Parts: sequence; structure tokens; C-alpha cells
Amino acid sequence: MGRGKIEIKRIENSSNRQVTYSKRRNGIIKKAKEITVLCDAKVSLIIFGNSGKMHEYCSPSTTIADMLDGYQKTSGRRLWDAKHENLSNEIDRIKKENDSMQVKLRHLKGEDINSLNHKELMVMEEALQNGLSSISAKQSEILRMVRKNDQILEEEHKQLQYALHQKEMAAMGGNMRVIQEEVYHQRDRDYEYQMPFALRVQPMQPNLHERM
Amino acid sequence: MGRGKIEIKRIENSSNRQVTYSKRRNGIIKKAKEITVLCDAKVSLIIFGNSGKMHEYCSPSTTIADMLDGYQKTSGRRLWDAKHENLSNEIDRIKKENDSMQVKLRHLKGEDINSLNHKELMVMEEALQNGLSSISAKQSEILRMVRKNDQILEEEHKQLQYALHQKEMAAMGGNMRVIQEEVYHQRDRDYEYQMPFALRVQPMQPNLHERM
DNA sequence: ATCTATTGATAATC
DNA sequence: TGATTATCAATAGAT
Repeated sequence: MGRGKIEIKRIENSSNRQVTYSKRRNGIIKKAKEITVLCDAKVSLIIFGNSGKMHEYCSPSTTIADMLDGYQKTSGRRLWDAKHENLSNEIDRIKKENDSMQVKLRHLKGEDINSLNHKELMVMEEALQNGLSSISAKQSEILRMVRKNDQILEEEHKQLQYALHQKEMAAMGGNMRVIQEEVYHQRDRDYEYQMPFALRVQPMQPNLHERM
Repeated sequence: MGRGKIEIKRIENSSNRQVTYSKRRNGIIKKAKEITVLCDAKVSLIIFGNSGKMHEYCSPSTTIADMLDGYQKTSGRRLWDAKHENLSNEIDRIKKENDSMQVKLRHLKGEDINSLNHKELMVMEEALQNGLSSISAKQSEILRMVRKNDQILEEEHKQLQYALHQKEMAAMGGNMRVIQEEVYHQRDRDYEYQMPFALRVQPMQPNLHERM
């Protein structure tokens, strides 16, 4: 297709070759675009010339990565090697582990236990009993600590109130004495009526606070 | 280049499109081969038609993998690295899920509960209680079924023994009567002494057997 | 599939 | 390089 027919064999004249390369490269890319539009085809085209310079075309409806995915599926060949497969296998493995744990969790919550046999139920029952007793023990422990803390706080509180009382007495004249005492006792009584386990003031041990 | 000029836009007639696709695809592949030979170029060409069928060409001096390596070097884009990253992220995500489930499981078993606060302990306690009661209920249900089955079997057993007894009586002469009766009663007594809940013979309901 | 009138691509030339 | 053009190749439509 030109002024003369040419044999399809390497063009020895380097500059001719370069020119032909450039023209034909554009030609192929144009054809690729055309078939893409005309026929809804997906084309991935990568061309390296002698100089090492690259030219590419990829249909707008897709990406090279997608094309290669399709290529691998269709041809069965692997391009992105064993790494990929290893990762996929790892995912499968972990997912299975995940599933079995999910089942266990559900069983421990008493769900889906119809499929379990007597022995399995016994094992689970024991596990649950153990868990329950551990937790109960922990709860008791926390309760004990809270109570202890409470006592300390109560002591401190009383001392603080007493100190405050004293200071108020000192600051005021003696004529306010009776009213102040009344207020003091009122406070004290309210205090006693509060819930025994709730914290009433900021606790001295912050980490204990988090446990509530 | 044909009997008539055509616009470069999607060919709506499906069979025309298919024909044109086939012709042009061959054309492009031929061109790719030609530029490979004429200009020492390296070409990687992958085409997917509407039907999903793939056609490819790759210059003999190279491989698709090499071309893609070159592509990545030249373009700076990542092809499979992106995929790898996705997979890695997925693995991380699942592993985290895994870990949190493992922690939950340990907690339900009463392990590592020092880090839990009061409220969390309460929630777990309730979950354990629920699980326990579900399982206990299931156990009772199974026990009930087993007992019922047991009764049925016992009845059948007695009937069979009686029938056997009768048959032996009929087969023997009258002179064996006393001895046979003795044996029969002996059997019956042994039978009564066996464990009340264990299955003594193959149960009539096979699925129930599995549950033990 | 095959054929062929036509268009499109391009080799040689400037 | 880029433009021109004579030629050849690809192919649209028909069979």
C-alpha cells in the first residue's frame, strides 16, 4: 500500500525503518480505536519501538489491569505470579478460620446449637460455666475494690467537710455558729442516703473509674 | 475502505458488527505482525470481542510479562501491585476481625478479662447466662427424647422376650417348662438392673443415636 | 465464506 | 520531520 509493494521483512535502512514504524504504529492505534468504537471491542495494545520508547492504547471502557485479568482467566497463564496466589490462599485460609470462630461464638451464645451432639454440648456447658465463674469472680473483685475506695473517699469526704466547717466557723463571727452547724448536719444526712456503690465524687484512682 | 464509507460509530446491526469485528481483528493482528517484522518492534495486543472471547498477539521476541514489565517501568503505573495492595488490605481487615473474635472467645471463656470494665462484664455475663440456659434446655430436650426412646425400646424388648419365651415353650416339650421359666425370669431381672439412661440396643431412631 | 468496488493506509518522493 | 501522491491493502456490502 504505497508507491511500491514491500516485502514483510526487516527494513534494513534505519531511518526508513523508523519512519515506517511511526506511520504503521499510528495506523495500528487508529485501527484499535476504530474496532473499539465500531464493534464494542476491548483492546489493549502496547508497542515498543526499536528506540525503547513505548506507545499504548487501551479501550476507554476498560483498563490494562482488567484486560490482563481477563487474559489470565482466558489463557490460564499467570502473569502476576505466585505472590498473588499466595495472598489469595491466605485470604481463603483466614476466612475459614473466621467462619469457624463465628460458629463457635454463636454456639457459645446458645445459637444454632441444634447441630451439636451431647458431648459437644457438655464441653460447651463446662466452658460457659468456667467463663461465668471467672467473670463473677472478677465482678466481685471489682466490687470489693470499689467498696474499699468508697470507704476511703467517705473518710476523706468527712474530713474535708469537717475542715470546711471549721474554716467557715473561723471566718464567720460566732453569731452564725448555730445556722452553720445545721447546714453541716443536713449535708451529712443527705450524703448517707445516697446509693452505696455509686461513686459520688471523682475517685482517687482513675483506672478504677474506667471499670465502672 | 470498502464498498461504501462508514462512520466510526457503533455498528447497531449485531451480525454486521460481528462480521466487521472479525475482519478488523484479523486486520489489526496482521498489522501487528507486520510492524514487528518490518521495524523490530515489540507488540502486545489483547482483544476482547462482544462475546467475551479473547484474541491476542505478542511479538515472538518477547512475552506479555516482559511487555508489562516494560510498561510499568515506562509509564510508572502499577498493574499487579495495585491488586496486591488490595489483597493485602483485605488480609489485614480479615485478620483484625479474626483477632477481635479471638479476644471475644477468650473473654467468653473467662480469660484475659482484666482489661474489661464493669459494664462489659455485665454484658458478657448475660450472654453467658443465655448461652448456658439455651444449652441446658437443649440437653434436657435430648435427655427427654432419649428417655422416651428408652421406654419404647424397653417395651419392645419385653415383648420380644416374651414372644421368644412363648416360642421356646412351644418348641420344647412340656418337661422343659420349669427350667425355661427360670431362665426367663433370670433374664428379666438382669435387665432391670441395667443403667436407666444408657442405650442397651440399637435405637429405633438413628439420628438420636448420633446425639449421644 | 467469497467476491469486488471502494475507501483507507502508506512507501516513496519531495 | 511534514506534506503529497501513486500505489497497494483492507474491508463494507453483496452474494
